[in-house]
Amino acid sequence: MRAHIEELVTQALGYLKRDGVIGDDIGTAIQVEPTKDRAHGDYACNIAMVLAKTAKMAPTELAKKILDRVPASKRVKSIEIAGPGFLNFFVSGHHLKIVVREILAKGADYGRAPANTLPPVLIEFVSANPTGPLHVGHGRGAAYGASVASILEAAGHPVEREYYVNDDGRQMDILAVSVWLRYLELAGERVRFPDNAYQGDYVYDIARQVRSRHGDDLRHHAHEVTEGLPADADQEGDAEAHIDALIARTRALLGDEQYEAVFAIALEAMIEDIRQDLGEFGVHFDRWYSERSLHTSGALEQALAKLEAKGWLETRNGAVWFKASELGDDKDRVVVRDNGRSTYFASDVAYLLDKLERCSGQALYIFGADHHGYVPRLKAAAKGLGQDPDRLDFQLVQFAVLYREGQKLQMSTRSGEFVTLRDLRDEVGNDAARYFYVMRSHEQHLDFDLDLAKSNANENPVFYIQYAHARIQSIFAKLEESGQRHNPAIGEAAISRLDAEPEQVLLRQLGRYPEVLENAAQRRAPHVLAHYLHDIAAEFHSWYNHSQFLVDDDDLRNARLNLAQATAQVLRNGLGLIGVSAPESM
RNA sequence: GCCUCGGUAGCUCAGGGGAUAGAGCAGCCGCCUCCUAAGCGGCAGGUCGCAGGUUCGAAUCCUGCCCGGGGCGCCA
Repeated sequence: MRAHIEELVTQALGYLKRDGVIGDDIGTAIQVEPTKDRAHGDYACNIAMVLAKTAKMAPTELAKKILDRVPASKRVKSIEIAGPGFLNFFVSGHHLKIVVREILAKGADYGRAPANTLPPVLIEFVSANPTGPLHVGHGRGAAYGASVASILEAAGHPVEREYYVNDDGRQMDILAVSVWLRYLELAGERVRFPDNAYQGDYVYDIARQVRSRHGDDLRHHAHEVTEGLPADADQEGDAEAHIDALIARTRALLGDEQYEAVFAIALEAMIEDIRQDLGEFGVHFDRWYSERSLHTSGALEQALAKLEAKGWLETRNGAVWFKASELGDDKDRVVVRDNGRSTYFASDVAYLLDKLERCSGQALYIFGADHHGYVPRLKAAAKGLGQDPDRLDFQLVQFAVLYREGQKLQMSTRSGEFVTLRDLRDEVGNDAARYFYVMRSHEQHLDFDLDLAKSNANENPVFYIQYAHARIQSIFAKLEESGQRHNPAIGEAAISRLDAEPEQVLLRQLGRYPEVLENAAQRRAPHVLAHYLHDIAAEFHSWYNHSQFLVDDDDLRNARLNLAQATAQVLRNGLGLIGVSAPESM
């Protein structure tokens, strides 16, 4: 509808230009917005005020001239000039009739743009290190990314969802060592567990897997393991040096083959755990992209070669640097350390290149806010690789803090006393978790109120919306009980009977759904959709209290049922995009 | 110090050039002989952090300052 009105205004301006009323050179950046106040119609256009100065005319005078030239449309009832020069458009009953008809006809597809009409998007999200269970911070990235992906798809973009698996590097080595130490413990060795190793109970679970597969084959005496190692932190030493030495010791004692075996079991177990966790949360990926594969496939070498060829690499102090500061970053970045190992950033560059080569549209990164420093360096990398940096889109998700009984939950990864995503899902349920995670702007810190999320009352927005859907279903159940049937054809013919205020409000709101979706997609902002659904639910509840649905009047009853069904459909469609269920009853 | 996100009602947050700044919760007052009261209606509540600037018009854009979260590694 918005686009339709923009088109009408464009035509009117065209006539005025042709007739020389306004200059040919006047730009036509037409803005049409849904109004906040119904007294201002349904859509408002500010074009007269924008053009008034260059047209050398008073805004209201220009508005009048535009109004006179706007072509007639069956979907527009009337246009008014109001305030400082707004053109207020009132949609017609015919338009509202079309809206309900379209919703009922398209069903689950209502609001969806034709598939694949927009450029593809490769979205990468979560990508947490596979060294432990996902925690509540990852949960927000997961809920946000999955919702954005669904919304983009609905808006007409082909979407690929990827999880980048950091299966290479020191953290993974620490996990492997942690597992092996627990394995030794299970085998009866009394061996000290380092401060910096992974403390969680899941490490025992993995150790048990190692034991069931390898028996005592990997066992070594405790003194062999710890003898001559630098002191750990609580022994007045350095925790980092201690764990690094322990990694080297582990490799030496086990040998490459056995070490890799432990490493592989740990990695596989963690990925499987994360995959399952996210799957239960309704978050699915098309590809789990291995960092290691960048090494084995030669992609990393090729990416570096590309930078080298374009003159962006330089050797300094034995390390290879990427001259990022010449491409907009605030400092240069090491890609190969003086010990010959490539950095994490080097992998990022290779992955970036691979993404841009595979996807002709945008590479969308969902980062935690703590990663914002990566933005300029990845853009620099894109430039250095000869790629268009504007094809990269970064969305930073701010932190989530849990509250219980008004108290902030303290979390520390170190001690293992963090709340996992699984804990959260168990406590509040998947629906509440998904909704709460996206109900605030992702750019906003999130205070996650556990008590509110668990509440079965209207104060809980998830229940409030779901209840609206369930209420509608119960009306239809009641209808069936009474032996009556819903006749949508009668309802459509009688749609003009829906003239009560709450009905009019709801009709208009439902018609805005496609625009809301488009807006949410463009802004990568699922909270826009979440708020909209809450509005729909509120308007429905208001209507429900205002009117009786199952009335004797066939026309009126069916018209109302059409609107109720359309409302349920929009709620279902919208909730589906943010991963929340629409229950039949509650 | 630099980068980044934020500061809007008692609380949590929408609105991000337009018309009297909105919602939920909390508070107060009402509404079930009737399809789910897990609901609805109403009242009250605001120097949009501060100061300048741009504009016909600023909560919104620009600059500076104040306050808070986060980040600034040859870590991953």
